[in-house]
Amino acid sequence: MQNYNRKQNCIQCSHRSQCFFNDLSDPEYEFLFSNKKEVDFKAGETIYKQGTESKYLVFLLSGMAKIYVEGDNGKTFILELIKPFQFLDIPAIFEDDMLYRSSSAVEDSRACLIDIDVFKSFILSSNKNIPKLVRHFNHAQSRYSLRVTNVIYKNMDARIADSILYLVNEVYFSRAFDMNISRSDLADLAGMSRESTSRILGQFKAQQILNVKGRRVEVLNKKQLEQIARYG
Amino acid sequence: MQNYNRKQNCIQCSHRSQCFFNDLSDPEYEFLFSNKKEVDFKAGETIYKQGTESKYLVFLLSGMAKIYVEGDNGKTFILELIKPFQFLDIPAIFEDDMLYRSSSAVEDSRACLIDIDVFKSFILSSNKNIPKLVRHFNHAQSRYSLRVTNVIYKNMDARIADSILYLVNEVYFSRAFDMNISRSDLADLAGMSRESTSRILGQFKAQQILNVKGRRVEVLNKKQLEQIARYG
DNA sequence: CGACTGCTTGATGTTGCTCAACGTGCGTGG
DNA sequence: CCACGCACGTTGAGCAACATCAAGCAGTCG
Repeated sequence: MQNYNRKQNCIQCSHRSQCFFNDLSDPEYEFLFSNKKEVDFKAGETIYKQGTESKYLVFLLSGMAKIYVEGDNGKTFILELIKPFQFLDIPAIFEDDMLYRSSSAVEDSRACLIDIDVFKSFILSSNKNIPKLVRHFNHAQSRYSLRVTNVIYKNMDARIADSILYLVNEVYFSRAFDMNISRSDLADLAGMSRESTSRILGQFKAQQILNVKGRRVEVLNKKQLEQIARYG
Repeated sequence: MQNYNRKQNCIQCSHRSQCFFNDLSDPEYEFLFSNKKEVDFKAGETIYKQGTESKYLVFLLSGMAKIYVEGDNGKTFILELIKPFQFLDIPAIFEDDMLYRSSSAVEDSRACLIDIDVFKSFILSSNKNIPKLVRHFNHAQSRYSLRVTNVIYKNMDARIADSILYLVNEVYFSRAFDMNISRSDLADLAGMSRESTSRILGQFKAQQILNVKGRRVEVLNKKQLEQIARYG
């Protein structure tokens, strides 16, 4: 994790329209980003750990990161994959600034660190920011609910089908893609072992549902995959 | 579910200090509760279902409710038990007012329904309400994380130990209590089958960790229970 | 007193994990 | 250039954990 000297100028950022803070005036931008930091993370590097406090809000600029929870036994369960121009997580602001989940980079990434106190006063400065913040929390809760039901009620076939559909619909936006995550990550996403993941993928390939070669995945029969995701 | 005519006067409510809205002025109270409804639920009755919209914020006045997610197969996983003077859930406000979890009464209960639009304008009316709202979301997220890690990483012994400790520390506030939930509910709380729940309880009783008779539970060796909850 | 509900207990079946072996590319150093 | 170690991936066999099935028991309500 190394600090970056040439800081991006947010006011002229080409992704400003995609940004959480997309309807700020120039002075507001100046205020919010006055003491931001830009940081690079290598693939595999931890960005933050659950149970720690954070003085920053982490905003992904490039690459990809995984958000996960870890048990005492060192196993991890991936909740979601984060793409550029999304928050990794908002700590428990207005409380103890704690983080309840962990995050690490799945490929080389750059992130923008926004001072949490600046963010707090930004939130409190105007009620136009509240709906946006609340929507962020809503989204998190909806995702959590989905993930919980997946892992509790579904068998391995359904969990893998579900994970593949997640990659298709919400990560790569294509029914054919090169995963930038390992089998191990896919297993953690589906909440099962590496070996079982391998087996199910092989089985889906034999059934002509998927075409898998290395990290290249192509969905051949999406209808059937959705069927499996629902009913196992 | 029947409407109640004699509406409680919140201004004179003896639990006002415990209420989410505990630092309002009298006129603010009048505003927020001007068109509230009080409703009774019988034990077992559904209060709301996940996937539906809600025009109300449900606030528990008496009794007890469970918050749970349900899978396609009809099974339920209880996320938490709600006691009087807590929210059951806040719908996805500033979005589609959707609910991501379900709720039903575990014993005869009364709830107060606050109009969601009134609540929204209340939230937006002053920035002193924001930290409180955000803390509510933080709490929900922290609980979700705990529940997820429990059910994914821990074996049955640990999950039951964990559930009993939850009842001791956060529901009944005593190491001896009469459960008002059934074995089936306890099973849904621990994320396992009724029968397995029964077995583990019997085993804990044989090991002198618990004393169980019907719905009466007494924790005899809390240290050991905590040990089991952590390492299985 | 019978029917019913909630709970317990034992026997059996299934699911998915663990362990171990083996293959495969890939980078590193000789 | 090859040899080697290493991370990643696949496959099979055995096993532990947990669910399901089935029967029986206690309390309760009509």
